[in-house]
Amino acid sequence: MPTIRDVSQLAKVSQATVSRVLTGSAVVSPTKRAAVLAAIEQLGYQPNTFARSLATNRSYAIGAMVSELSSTVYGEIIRGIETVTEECGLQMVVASGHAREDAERGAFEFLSERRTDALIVQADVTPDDDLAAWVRDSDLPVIVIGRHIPAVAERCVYLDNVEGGALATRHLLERGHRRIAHVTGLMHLADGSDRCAGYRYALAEQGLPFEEALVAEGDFVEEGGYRAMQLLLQRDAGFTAVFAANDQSAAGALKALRDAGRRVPEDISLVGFDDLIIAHYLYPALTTVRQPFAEMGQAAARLALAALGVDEQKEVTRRFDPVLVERDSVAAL
Amino acid sequence: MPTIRDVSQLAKVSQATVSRVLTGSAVVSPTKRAAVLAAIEQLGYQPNTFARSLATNRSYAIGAMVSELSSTVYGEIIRGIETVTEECGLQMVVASGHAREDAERGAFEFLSERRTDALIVQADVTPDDDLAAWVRDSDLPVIVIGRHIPAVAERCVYLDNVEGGALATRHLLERGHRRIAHVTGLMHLADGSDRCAGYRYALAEQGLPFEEALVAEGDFVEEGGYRAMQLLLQRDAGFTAVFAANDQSAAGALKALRDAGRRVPEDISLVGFDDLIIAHYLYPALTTVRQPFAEMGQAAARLALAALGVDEQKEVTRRFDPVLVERDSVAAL
DNA sequence: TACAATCTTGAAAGCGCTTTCAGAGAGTCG
DNA sequence: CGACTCTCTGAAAGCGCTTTCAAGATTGTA
Repeated sequence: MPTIRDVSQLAKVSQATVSRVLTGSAVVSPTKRAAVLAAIEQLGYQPNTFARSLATNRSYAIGAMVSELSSTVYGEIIRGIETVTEECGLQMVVASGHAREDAERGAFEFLSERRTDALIVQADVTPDDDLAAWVRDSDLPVIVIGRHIPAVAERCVYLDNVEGGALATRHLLERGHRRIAHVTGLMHLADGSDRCAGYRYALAEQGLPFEEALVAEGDFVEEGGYRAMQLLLQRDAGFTAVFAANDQSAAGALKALRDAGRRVPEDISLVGFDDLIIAHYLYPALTTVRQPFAEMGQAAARLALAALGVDEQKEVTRRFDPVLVERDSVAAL
Repeated sequence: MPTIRDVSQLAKVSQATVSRVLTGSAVVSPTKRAAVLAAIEQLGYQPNTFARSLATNRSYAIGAMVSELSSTVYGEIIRGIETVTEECGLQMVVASGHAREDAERGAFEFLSERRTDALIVQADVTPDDDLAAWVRDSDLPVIVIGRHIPAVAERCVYLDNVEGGALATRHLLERGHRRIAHVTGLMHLADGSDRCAGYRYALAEQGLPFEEALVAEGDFVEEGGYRAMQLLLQRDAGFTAVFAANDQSAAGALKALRDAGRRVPEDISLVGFDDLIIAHYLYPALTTVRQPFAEMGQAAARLALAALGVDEQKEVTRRFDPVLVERDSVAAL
């Protein structure tokens, strides 16, 4: 492996000059510059990242922690991040939180210790306060994705979940549904309570009352959706449509509906949330509210770069708007 | 940030000694060792990775290139890799090939240049020969995942696709089906031709003839599966079951069947391949052949570590066996 | 008791970059 | 034409580790 020293000797200049053309940190006369470039070419020289990092105290890598790696959601986030790191010649190192609080913390610490230049964190179970502390107390820029934490809002990239819940509900309302049930997510998480708030908000817009009997708490996974739907069915509150807090709950609800002999969308309309890959494959294909995960990942990465002073990007979108994706699970009343 | 120097002064020993207790590279007397540990604790010292890397010429990171990041398959592979890198205190840096040959090459080069200690490559479109060249010519260990390339077999982690195809077909055979159609994958890829070979093999085992009319070429994605199924239907060759070369093709085939008014599994049985997350969500839930992606990722990582002399693991499984996952898309004849 | 063999230890030399600092030319102006 | 300012360049000092090498301490052996 040739070093900068070899290049400098071949080009008959000092190492400093080679370094300058490499980093563009200062002007170099055209002749020397050309000589350096030629030498680099000839030797097939590639700068040693370790040495560079040691000298500059930058890793030229950004860390991404996602709660769970093998989920399409996080895959898309990672992809979003990767597109921008790649574009900037930065590495992306990823760690998984394995959907457990201790592991999320562990992954965060691991990434911090190894000195990535910035950290993007998508935590499912770590509480807001802890995340806020991570952002505040870490000596590298930390961007939080998928959470809106007021205390550190400028470091958060998130979806407007209230609007999303309202969007789903309004869609049903527009199709003439008046008695709309809601399978919630975990209500102690912002994602859950915000989407529910959106549901109530949309109902209120139409002057419709909020009925306890029409809502059942789910847990963001299929089983919970199934159980919540059973409960709803059993209450027999006469609804014609259901808004499930995410696609997995919707899948569970769909199964419960099917098991109960109700047809979707002929008897009951159903709307999900997230637009996971499965939404497309369910039968009937699920109408749902899309979260632009990849774009959010990109935004987080840009925010991280901006915090590092690398990216010139003026304003990065931090709050994303959900969009309704119509498929086949909703019928007009 | 305290450095090794600070630690050595506080502990009243040399930097070399501190380094020795840190890396365990040599014995240190219990007293000094304790002093060092105490100093480290007191200062909250963390070794600087950059300096360490520069000195040892190791990055303590392994690179993973996957063809497409936002796919559950690759998510699982990545997760598998991560579990072992985490266990060994190594970072995992990931890059995406964006399912294009030039990008796959680009990602590979990017990772090589940045000197990860080893590289795990899952390429969809790069030809076998190029991959073999990467393995052979790279100066760091390269492990190929999801391909069996005889020339560099000891660096490959792969599924026995022939056996997988046979497994799917036998399952149908055991349920009494005799006329079994096959929606292939891309036949110029080993995954496609091997699974087809398995199909033929299982047929032959039962003394059944291979009929051209019963096979239609798909492309591993939904649209191709849909079209292939339409073609099969239109030929009217009287089959009672279909083996689709992957779950996405199966999803397309399922839709075509449904559109043609055929019920699955009552009229036609269907088996997929991969056991993607969608298999569970299709209706009826898809019986399919599972690839143990996470385990394969782990194996690849262990192989990489073994090549680095880090892991003591004696023998790492390189060829994985597919397993049949029974759900609701197959009925006995 | 003397000497060889073995352990432990510290000094110092890298690893390959970046960056500061000062000097050498070149250009400008009165 | 001399004084002064700019621009470009190179020497050298780190960055914070690991590792070699030789010396000192310790133990064992004759």
